[in-house]
Amino acid sequence: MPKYQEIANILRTRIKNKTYPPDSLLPNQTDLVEEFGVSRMTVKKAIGILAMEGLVYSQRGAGTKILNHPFLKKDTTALTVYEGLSTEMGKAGRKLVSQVIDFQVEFPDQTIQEKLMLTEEQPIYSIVRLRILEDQPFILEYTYMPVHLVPNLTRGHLESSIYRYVKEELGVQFAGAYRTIAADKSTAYDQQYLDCKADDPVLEIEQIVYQKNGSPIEFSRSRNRYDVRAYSYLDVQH
Amino acid sequence: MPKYQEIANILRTRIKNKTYPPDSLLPNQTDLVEEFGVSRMTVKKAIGILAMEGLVYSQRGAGTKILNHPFLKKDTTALTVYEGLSTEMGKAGRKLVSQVIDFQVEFPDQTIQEKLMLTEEQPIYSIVRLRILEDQPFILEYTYMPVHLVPNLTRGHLESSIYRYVKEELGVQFAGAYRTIAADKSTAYDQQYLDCKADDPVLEIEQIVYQKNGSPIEFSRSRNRYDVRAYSYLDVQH
DNA sequence: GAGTGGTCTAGACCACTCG
DNA sequence: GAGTGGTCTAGACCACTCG
Repeated sequence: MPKYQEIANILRTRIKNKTYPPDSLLPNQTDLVEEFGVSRMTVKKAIGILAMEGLVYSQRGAGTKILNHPFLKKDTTALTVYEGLSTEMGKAGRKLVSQVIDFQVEFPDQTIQEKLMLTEEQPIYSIVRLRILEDQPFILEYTYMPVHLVPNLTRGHLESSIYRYVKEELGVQFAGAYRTIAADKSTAYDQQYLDCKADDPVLEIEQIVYQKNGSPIEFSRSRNRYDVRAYSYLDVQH
Repeated sequence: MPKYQEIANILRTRIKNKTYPPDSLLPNQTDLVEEFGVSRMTVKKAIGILAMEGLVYSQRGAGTKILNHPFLKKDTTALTVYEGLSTEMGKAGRKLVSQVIDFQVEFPDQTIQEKLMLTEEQPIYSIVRLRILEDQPFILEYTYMPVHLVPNLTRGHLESSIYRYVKEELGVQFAGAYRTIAADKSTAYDQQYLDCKADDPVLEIEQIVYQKNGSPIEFSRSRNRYDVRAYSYLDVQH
C-alpha cells in the first residue's frame, strides 16, 4: 500500500474518533511532513483523498478544516462503490436472499446490443431475480451480461452473488457505472413478485457497469418497492 | 489557470474531436512532457482529471487508453455539478419558467433545524415553486434556506435563479450536495400543480447543499412528474 | 528486456488568509 | 508580515505489461 494511502487512513481514523474534532483545523502540511517523515507532495495527496470523501476542506492560506456533515453518520459509502447488492447488505449486517425467477441464454435484442456494445450474434445471459431482504421482497431485478465475459455462470452464483464470482473468481476489475433513476407505475408482474398494491409506484434503477478496460459487462434494470428503498449519495465538487 | 488544467483541456479537446480516437492509447507521459514542456508530475495530474471524468483509463505498464463510453455522447456533466435547475436547462437550450406559489419567512420546524443545522430561533425562507419547462409543469419544489446566509432574497430571484443570486451576487462557494432519490405516490397537491393523474407516481429528490466552509445552505424536496424527468449520473471508481 | 505509468523526494515560488 | 496550502520541477526507483 502506498504511503499516501496509509497516511490517509491514519488521518481518517483520527477524524472519525474525534482526535481532530469537527470544525477544527488539521495540523498544517509541514507538521504532517515531520510527523510522518515523508515529503509534502505525499501529505498533500493523502489530504486530497479525504477531501474527495467530503471529510475535510482545504483552503489556500487558511488551512484544512475538518467538516461535520450529517452524512458522516450515515452509511453512504456502500452506495457510491459498485459491489453488488449482496455485498452491500452483508456489510450492513442484513440478510439478503436471491430467488432466481428466470435464467436463460439468448441473443440480445437491439436495446441490449447498444447498452452492452454487442453484435446480434454475441449471446447474453438473461436473468430475472427477486431480491428478498429479511423475508420481505423488495427488488425485482433484470440482469443482462455477455456470455463471453462471464463464462460458466451457474444458478448457484445467481443465488449467492454474481458480483463476487465475477470479481473474485474471474478477476474482473470494475471501472464504474452509469445509472439512471426514475419512478414508474408498477406492472402486474411487479405487483405479483414485490407483493405490492396496484397503485403503488416503483423506483427503477437502470445501470450499465463498465470494466476497467472500457467494455460494459452488465446492464440491469431493478424495480424497487417504493416504500422500502431510496437511493442516496454524496456529490462532492472538485 | 494552472498548467495541469490547461493541458487537461487540450487533451480533452483532442479526445472529443477524435484526434485521439476511442480505444487508442494516449501518447505516453514522457512524450507529453516533451510536447508541453512541463514536468511529468504535471502531465500526470492533467491525465488524472480526464480519468476522473471517465474519459481515459491508465494502467501501469500498459499506457493510457481512450475510453468509448456511450455516456460521452450524453449530457451528464450538468447533473453532477450543482448549479441549479435554471442554469442546467439554460445550458441545454431549454426554456424554464419558475412560478412562485408561496414565499414565506418563518422559524424552522424540527426536521429543517436538523437538516440545515439551525436552532429554532434562526429564521428560514420557505419557498414553493412550480418549475415549468417549455410550457409543461414538471417539478413542484419546496426549498428552505437560512435567512442569515441568503440576505435580501426577493421574489425576483425566485422567478429567475436563486443559484445565480447566491453564487454570483453573494459570492457563496458550494462544496457539494447530499441527495436522496425515491419514488412516491402523488398527493392531491402534486396532481393539481403538476397536472398529473391520481395514479401517477412522482420522483422525489431531496437534497442538502453545502457551502465550502461546511455549513448547509439549502434543503429542498422536489416532486418530479414521473414521465418527464429521470435522474442520471456517472459513478467512476477511484 | 523495453516501455509504461505509479510513487516519492527535496526543494522552490507563489497566491491567499488573517490579524 | 507570518503562516497557510497550491503548483511545479527534475530527478529517482519501482511494479507492471507485453511480446
